[in-house]
Amino acid sequence: MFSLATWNVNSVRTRLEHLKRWLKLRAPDTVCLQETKATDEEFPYGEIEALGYHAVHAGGKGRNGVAIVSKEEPQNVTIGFPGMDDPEAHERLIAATIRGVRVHSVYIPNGGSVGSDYFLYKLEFIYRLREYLEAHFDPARDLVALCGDFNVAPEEIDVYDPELLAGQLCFHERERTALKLLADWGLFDTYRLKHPDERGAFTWWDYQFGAFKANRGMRLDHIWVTKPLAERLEDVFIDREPRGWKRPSDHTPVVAVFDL
DNA sequence: ATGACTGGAGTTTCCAGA
Repeated sequence: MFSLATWNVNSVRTRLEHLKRWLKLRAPDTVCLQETKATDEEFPYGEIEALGYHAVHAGGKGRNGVAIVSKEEPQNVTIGFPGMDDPEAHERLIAATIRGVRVHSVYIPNGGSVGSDYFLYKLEFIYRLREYLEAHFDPARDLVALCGDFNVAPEEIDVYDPELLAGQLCFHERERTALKLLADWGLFDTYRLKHPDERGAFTWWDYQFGAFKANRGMRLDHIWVTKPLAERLEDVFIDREPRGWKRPSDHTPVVAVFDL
């Protein structure tokens, strides 16, 4: 068995006790982190290694930042889009081979506001992901996992009020269409493979307005995998527990379990 | 009641997040 998780921790230093508690609680084989908001120097390698995990990290000062934390040592680590000149991607994408799976931890840009330059960069980032996947992998053969905060809710059932949120950031038609390019290449949304019609299954809730208590959230965090990996998917669940802890991240972990 | 949250940078207020 191989359990693979993703969690936007919203600052790895502020959330270090939560991360340690959750690693002990669920003992995932591998967890992809986003929004570490730390430089490599600030990243708490020692505390994570003390729990029996390896860690690889790529981040920036006070913003962005991605990591892969794993019981097995990550091999052949790459940061950003290899061969593409995109400095921001160096804080948003890290990949490594673990248990024969090419694991990616990705933090897709938030996009600022719909129609802004930053929104266009968000779309472009997703297009680059597609180009990167095409250039490096065969979706019919390779074990590839794209894990992270996609900052997009793919379908109407992935938001608490699709009419209210239509055209809004993270649920805009252009973002959802861009995500379909990843699915069309050959990635499967593991959560929907196991829970195709479930409503109210969210991974992010606004800190404001009592959103978590009222379950007004969105499913923005995903584990998408190629077919040979999807065929080995045993289970996938959203772990709401850490979102209820004191001073939580606004995101909660997603865990997929594979027969590997 | 017209607000209501959080983290980080770097000053005590701003920006970004989604």
